[in-house]
Amino acid sequence: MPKNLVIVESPAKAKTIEKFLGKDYQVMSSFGHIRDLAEKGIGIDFENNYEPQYVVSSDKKKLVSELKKVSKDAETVWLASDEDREGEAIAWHLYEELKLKKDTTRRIVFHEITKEAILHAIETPRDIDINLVDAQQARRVLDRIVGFELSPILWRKVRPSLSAGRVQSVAVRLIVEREREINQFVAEASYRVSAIFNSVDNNGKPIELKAELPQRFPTKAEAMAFLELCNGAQFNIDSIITKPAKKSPAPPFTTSTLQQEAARKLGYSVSQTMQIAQRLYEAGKITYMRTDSVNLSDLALGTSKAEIISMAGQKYVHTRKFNTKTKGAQEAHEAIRPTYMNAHTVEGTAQEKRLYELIWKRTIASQMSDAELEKTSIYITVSGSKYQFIATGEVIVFDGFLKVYMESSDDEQDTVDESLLPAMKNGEELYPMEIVAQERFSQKPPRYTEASLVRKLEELGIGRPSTYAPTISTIQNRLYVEKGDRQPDKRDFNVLKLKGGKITDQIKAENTGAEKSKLFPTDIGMVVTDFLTEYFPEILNYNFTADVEKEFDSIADGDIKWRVAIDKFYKKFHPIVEDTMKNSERQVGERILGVDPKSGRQLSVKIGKYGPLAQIGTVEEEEKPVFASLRRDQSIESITLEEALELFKLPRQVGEYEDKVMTVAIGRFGPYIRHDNTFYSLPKTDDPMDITAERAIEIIEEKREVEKNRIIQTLGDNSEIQVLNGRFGPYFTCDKVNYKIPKGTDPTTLTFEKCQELIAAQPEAANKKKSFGRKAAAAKTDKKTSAKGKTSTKSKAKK
DNA sequence: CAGTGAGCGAGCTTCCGCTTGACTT
Repeated sequence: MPKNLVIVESPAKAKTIEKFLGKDYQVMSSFGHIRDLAEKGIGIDFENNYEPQYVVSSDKKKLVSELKKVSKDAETVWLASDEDREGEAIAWHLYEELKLKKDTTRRIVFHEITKEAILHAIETPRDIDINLVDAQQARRVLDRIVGFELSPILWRKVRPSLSAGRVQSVAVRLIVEREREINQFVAEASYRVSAIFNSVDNNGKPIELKAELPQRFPTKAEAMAFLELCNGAQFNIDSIITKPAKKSPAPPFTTSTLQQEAARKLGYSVSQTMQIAQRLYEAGKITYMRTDSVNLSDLALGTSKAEIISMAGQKYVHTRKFNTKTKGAQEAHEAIRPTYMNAHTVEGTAQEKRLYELIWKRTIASQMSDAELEKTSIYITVSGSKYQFIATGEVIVFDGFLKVYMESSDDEQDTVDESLLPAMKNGEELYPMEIVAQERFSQKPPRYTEASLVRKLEELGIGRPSTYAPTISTIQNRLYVEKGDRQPDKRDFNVLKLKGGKITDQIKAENTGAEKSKLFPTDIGMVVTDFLTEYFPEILNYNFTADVEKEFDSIADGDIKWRVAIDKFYKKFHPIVEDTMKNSERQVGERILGVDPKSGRQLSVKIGKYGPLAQIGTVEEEEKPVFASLRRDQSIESITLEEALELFKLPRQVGEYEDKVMTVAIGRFGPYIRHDNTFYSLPKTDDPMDITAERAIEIIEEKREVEKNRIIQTLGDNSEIQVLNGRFGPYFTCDKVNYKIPKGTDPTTLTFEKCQELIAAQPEAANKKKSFGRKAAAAKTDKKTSAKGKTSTKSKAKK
């Protein structure tokens, strides 16, 4: 029996540390927090000075009893959870729950997993910092109060099962406000002038020089006047200015910057990045992936340096220590980096390889020299005016850290512009080949991506590395926010061109505003945000977290007691909760758009039981209102009267077929034709508004044809098995379960016996049982996080 | 799987932050 028990948070860490310590040490993991506020109810005793009601989490019961057993037999228990607020609390919860004794318990911390660091930690133990623990308790209790008092208001006033919280509600607000900025944005046009000049170089070779006018013209008339001035003007080089410039590498990855880079360069979603990183971490390839620190251990600095020297030489080395600037960073870990800097790549899936290489390059580059550049600007005068064209070029004199990026990545064009300017001299005359004044528009603010939202949250100090990905999932699961694309709009722009002494005036078209995989607020998201912002402006304020963090710091410093801080907050907050519950209206986000010209009745939009709807008339009137659902791409916020009126043109009768009426409408699953009580989905290419009877018949016949060919054969005495043609090719079905047919098998030759074999070979039935069991277990413990909820729906979809 | 837009109102939902698993034959 080992004399010492060391408890860390992560099992991967436990495994590594065990190797460093001798036989006298057993290292176990707590798997994060071991207990939390009671699940049922609010879990705080308000009558008893906010006493938290802690309960061992159901999935930790076994682990805790095991830890208890081992700790009893150990001479010394070393609590080695992370050195941050949560880590300190984990140590304290372990101390309390395992009923440890003060004189046989030590609290130790280390920031890097090396033998030296751990031995040093063992030599310098300390006590549990109860003030830091109290700061965590305050954080925990505040979040519970906010979440569990706000959410029920939403259930009553907006819709059941909704949620609100210190982090998620602000995340949604960011997206809602950005959307409104975009809706209110008015593009401003101006004219940008560029020119292509001809000249000859020293060897008499013709060359081209592109230059731009630094100022823009606000109107067409001014742009035109300038081109007229250029027509017949003389162009001379006034001066050539060459300036050295430097580019420095970015710091190594934190959770947030890794998520951003992986999204930009590899196209991974935030949760995908974390899953891949988790696997790399468990395999021992990278350091811990949930961190807010840009710090590298001395070991990493040393091995990076050695690696750079052997790869590129001494002059590429520039050892740097980066400082974390992020608000509220707690720096319990290192930056995310390869465990072994000499491993340029790893074994694993393609995704793991790509993410690893990204981490490797970023880490190595952060320890390399600045790139040295030379920026050249050539100023060109226009005779008879004060205007000057400027041609710019950039040459890399020394590539430095860019070497790492340039060697193996080709998706980095935006960072390096190698355009070389021709050799020229002052006073030289240039001849314009063409001068173009092009109308340009100011850009709408971009919608957030998952990763850019994480960056914004981090900037505001809201959320932690371990919660960025779950938060992004939560706001999507609650349907406050949707990831989606926006089709581009066509826009005309004006081009004035001076060429060969003539000015032409053209209109050209461009696509603008296309967006992919961006976050859009839903109507519910907007209604909830407006409601919360009106009644709880303090909580929804972007600085709320930063303000309470200051409170928590005071608690950690021992300046105030956590219960006093919470009491101050609760006394202010709770009355507003009561008042809002009692006095606020039900929120349906109603907007009155105007009057239906046909009936003269009011036309409005609001959130109905099944989603957003448009309504002609009101319930007060004698005649019942007429309803129509909004389309998926429309929102209550931005729909116009005209667009809403369009909705009432459906359902529409398009004609008759086989003496039965054909009706076109839009249903839950998109546009459809209804004929003889059968539904026929419309292909995306057909517009339900202008579909003809002929086309409708065509669609009906097509589907009938498919149906006719659906059944390939029926097997078994009671036709238990049907071989069918499906969307993805032939398959067969038995007892409502679908089975694949192996590649290369002709479905017409299948026999009953062969199918039975295939059923036995595909453990579909076993899987089914398993997932049912899992679901039942999930229902019993009834406290699944959003991430788990997602996996259970996934497994359901798989069957 | 396909068109709804109401209330005799059961009993349920929910937060943020740590960390990974997933019963038996």
